[in-house]
Amino acid sequence: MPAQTMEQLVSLCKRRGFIFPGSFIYGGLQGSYDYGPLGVELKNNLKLAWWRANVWEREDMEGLDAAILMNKLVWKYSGHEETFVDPMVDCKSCKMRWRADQIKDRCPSCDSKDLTEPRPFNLMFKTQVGPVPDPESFSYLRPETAQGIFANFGNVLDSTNRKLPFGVAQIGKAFRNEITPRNFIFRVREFEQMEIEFFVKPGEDDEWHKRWVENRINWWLSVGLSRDNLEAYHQKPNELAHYAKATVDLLYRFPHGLEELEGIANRTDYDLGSHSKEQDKLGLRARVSPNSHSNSKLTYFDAETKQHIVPFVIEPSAGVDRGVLAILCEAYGDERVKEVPAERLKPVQEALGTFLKSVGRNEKLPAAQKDAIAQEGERIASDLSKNLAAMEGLLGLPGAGSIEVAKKLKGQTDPVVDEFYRTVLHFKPQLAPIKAAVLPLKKNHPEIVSTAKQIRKQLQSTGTMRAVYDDTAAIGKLYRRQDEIGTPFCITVDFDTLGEGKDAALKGTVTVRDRDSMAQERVPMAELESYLRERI
RNA sequence: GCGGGAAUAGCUCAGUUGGUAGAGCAUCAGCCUUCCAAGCUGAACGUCGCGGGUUCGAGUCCCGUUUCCCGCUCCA
Repeated sequence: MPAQTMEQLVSLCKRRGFIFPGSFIYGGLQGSYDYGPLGVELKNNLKLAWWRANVWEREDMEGLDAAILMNKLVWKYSGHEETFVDPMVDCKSCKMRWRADQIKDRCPSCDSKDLTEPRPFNLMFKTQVGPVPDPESFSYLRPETAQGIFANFGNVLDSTNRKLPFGVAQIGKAFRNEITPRNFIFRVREFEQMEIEFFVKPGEDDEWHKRWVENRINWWLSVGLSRDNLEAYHQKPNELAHYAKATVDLLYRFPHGLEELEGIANRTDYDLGSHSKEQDKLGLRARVSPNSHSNSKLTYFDAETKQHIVPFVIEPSAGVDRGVLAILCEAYGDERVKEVPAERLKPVQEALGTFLKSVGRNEKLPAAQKDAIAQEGERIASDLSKNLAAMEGLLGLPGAGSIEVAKKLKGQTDPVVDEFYRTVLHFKPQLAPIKAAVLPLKKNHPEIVSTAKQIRKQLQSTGTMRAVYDDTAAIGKLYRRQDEIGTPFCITVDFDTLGEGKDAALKGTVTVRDRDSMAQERVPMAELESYLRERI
């Protein structure tokens, strides 16, 4: 069962050191978050998985890490300065875009009144470049990483002798002055992108676009998202960005709704064309603004036809932070570990009954909300012992919080869930921040302790996995702690390991406990490293 | 940016008509403990989001502000 509310995740992330609110000690800063000790591991693992799949394991890809600060002319010719700076309205019928303050309520082009609401587009962070505050010495923090790739198209081509089709991949920070950062790390002002610009011959773009959509869905599945929570949305013509011929959004079912995780756009020859000089000789398909500053033609010489062409671009562009959030949501689970005795269940059952009655009688709630709450409430009641953890989601439904007895229900439920459920993050082992925890069965037995510490040291010294040692609680609690941060394997050193147990044959073996099944297996210490390596 | 709600210990929260700030869990130290959140003893932890006002006195009342949550809006 994935996370039901964002609060659950926010709380876990803060408590265990995945993600903290930014500038916390000064009251925070809207739309900024810091990744903690576990968060940075998780994020790095996700980025590494992406880099591995798209750069190392392909034959048609190069990597790049371009600067965040670029010449401001980049943003002039990319179209960002124009479209990102003023309140704009779009005409829904002829798709022209106008500055809101320059038109009345009619489209000057087609006279239609079917306009969108004015949307502020001053989304770029302006910053001074150089020590002198000259009005001209400014630039922007990049609002997307893509332009760094386009600007380097010629450099990459010249230095690698690539033939079409090929791509350039980049991971990096981007900045947008969002009007309303919201939903934890979903929409923030400083974020990280994993982007590919894949260059193809014109005419082959539709096929490659389709192929990339499939490829990217499969990649998200490979890092643990479930197909049920992932949807591909084909943008309607009137929704397309100014540079795009077609765009498919990959949407994930977050607790706050079905929202974009990645966009895969066919940007045609718009970008390379926009940044080229002598555009009229290039035979561009896209409409671009005249460029009087570029010193380059971003073209490709096609040996077969002996012609210079401007490649089309397929852009799979994913949000790293959104990816981390989706992985966390998907991995989250509250699972029952023991049957709940009837006498512990009864007060909860009664509180739930009272709550549902109170919802039914409530006259302020819209009928749709009442129905949703009643339906989920009955589902939970149908097998209360098993569904206790779903109460959190029930109480998180719109309108549920306004019911007075909701607090009482929560108060009755929480202690029971605490006792009979465990919180687990079912990360793919590849993504887990910590791969193995080495635990002593008894912390006041010097030999068990020293053996455990040694195992940890040895595992970590392989450089292939992050391993930790913990002895600050009893074994059951140590397991729960590791479950909560998604550690796939716990290794326990006990009396048998030392040959002091009942079964002398177990000397030199340790218990390996699996996070998901909670099953235990005896593994000889000598084989431990390879055992783990096969599974992470 | 507009409307609604919230902010007290690391977390979840309690705090009486305004009178010296609390609990459970977590943390740390010690004892105990032979595999799934045991127990005992002790310690640490707060300018009650921030700023102003009313008052002899404000966690509590008033104003402002910031941050978060829920709706509109977003498109990595």
